[in-house]
Amino acid sequence: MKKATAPIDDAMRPVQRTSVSDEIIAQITDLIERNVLKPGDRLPPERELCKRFQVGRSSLREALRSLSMMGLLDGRVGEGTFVCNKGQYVERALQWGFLLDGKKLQDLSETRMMLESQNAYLAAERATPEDLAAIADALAGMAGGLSDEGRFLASDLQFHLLIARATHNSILYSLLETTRSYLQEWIKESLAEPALAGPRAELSLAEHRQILAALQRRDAEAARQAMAAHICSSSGDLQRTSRRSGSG
Amino acid sequence: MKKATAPIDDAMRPVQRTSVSDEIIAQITDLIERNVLKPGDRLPPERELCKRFQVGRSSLREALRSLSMMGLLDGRVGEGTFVCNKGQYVERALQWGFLLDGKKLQDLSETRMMLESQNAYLAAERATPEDLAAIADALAGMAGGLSDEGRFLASDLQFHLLIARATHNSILYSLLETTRSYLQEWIKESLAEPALAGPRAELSLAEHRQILAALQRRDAEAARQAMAAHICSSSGDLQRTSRRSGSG
DNA sequence: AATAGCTAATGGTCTGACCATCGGCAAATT
DNA sequence: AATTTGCCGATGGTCAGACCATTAGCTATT
Repeated sequence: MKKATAPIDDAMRPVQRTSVSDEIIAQITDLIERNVLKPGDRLPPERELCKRFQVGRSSLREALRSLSMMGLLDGRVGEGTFVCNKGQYVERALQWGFLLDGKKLQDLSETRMMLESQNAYLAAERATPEDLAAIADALAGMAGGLSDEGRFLASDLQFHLLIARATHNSILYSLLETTRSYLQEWIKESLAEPALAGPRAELSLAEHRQILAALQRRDAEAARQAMAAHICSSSGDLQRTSRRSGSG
Repeated sequence: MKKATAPIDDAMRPVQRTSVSDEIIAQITDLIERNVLKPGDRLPPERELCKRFQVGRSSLREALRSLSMMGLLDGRVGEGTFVCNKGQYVERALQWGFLLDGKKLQDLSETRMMLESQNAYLAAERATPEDLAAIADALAGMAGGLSDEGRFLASDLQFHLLIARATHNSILYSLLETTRSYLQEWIKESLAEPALAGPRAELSLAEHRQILAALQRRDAEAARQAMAAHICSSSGDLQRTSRRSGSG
């Protein structure tokens, strides 16, 4: 049983202890938000910031490190520390969701399916002519890389990422990027199947053509379905491959 | 005009430079991911970690600082450094006032819409009887909390999270969890609108009932559409609220 | 004109020291 | 016997100075 020692009790609250680094972080984020520091700007050298803030270099660097981790700053040795174009804190936070669980292939495929088809839908509505041109380029790269596995895969990845970018939704883009990075190894394995490689690549190419066509027609629903069909047939191979190589 | 100096050109790519702190971050993140370090666990003292990692204390501390900033760790003077429950990083983000720009909010809403409707679809197919019972409980909690904003919101959140859990896809669950925690503040604001609160809550309740009914019927497509309709009307209010409070 | 080499600036890392705070223990107090 | 007080070690937080690796820009050489 606790005994009240005086009639103050809830009249006094715990004092606010603010760490030096947090103070620096607050100041710098404030400068960025007030647009005193604009994207691309270069910060003063660390040693000078130390003198200005009247802090040690360790504390300053811990602050800068945290800000870099949030995607607000970018330190380049020999050049300086620069303000990044966009804070990507939200994107990163969402990506950590992937990290903290076992990466089940099926869950990943499912997530990818959802992301890709929705991205295709949105891209059909929002893609700029430049977006479409870039996507067409990637498709051409795939066609030209039928005999070059590396180039084919790179163009394939590019195709999907460009579609994601064409949604102009940075969160969806970064999510797809993350999903793909986890799946890429399996995709490579799948295409490496000798008996499968030729037909698979041809089929994949045809499916990509359909997707691009739907995008160019601005037919969002068709784009979604074409993408879904592609992912479905593609991830079907994935599942088979992974079952055979026993990594699931 | 560039001159090729040898027949290697694109055969060699820039070497990967990895910083000491990043290496430490990767290792510790990996430990947490593999559940070697569980939430609540205490890390060895910094000075001992230095010896184990064979690094200086500055580098180690920069890593720990970054991990704290992400909400994965929490350092307490005189006690030690502890592993946090996941999901706390959002609080830090809100603390620094990020993500306030309207574009991000819109992107997040869009992402949420996709996640929630797809989750509803999958949940209708996969929910166990226990899942459905828990979801029904949450709905009852909402109904019983019409006059208690706190309870209503908590039950609302619970409802959506339970549906996500019923997909039995840990990635989708985790993504929705993070997305929701970011949006929660605005959802609260939206409901706090006096002129809107009553009707909004009633409507929300009705929409939730429809979703649950679809889940119980195992009608995946209906569940998706009910959820989409709910999010749509809900996020419509969100957008209006955020526009009015002028955070763009 | 192009290349190679030098120099200063800068971020990255290490070391050792000191401080403030916290937990736990023992002595002092009631 | 129970509570308070004071002390001590452990620990995170901060600081200062040094050295290293890389980069950009200048200079001298070819």
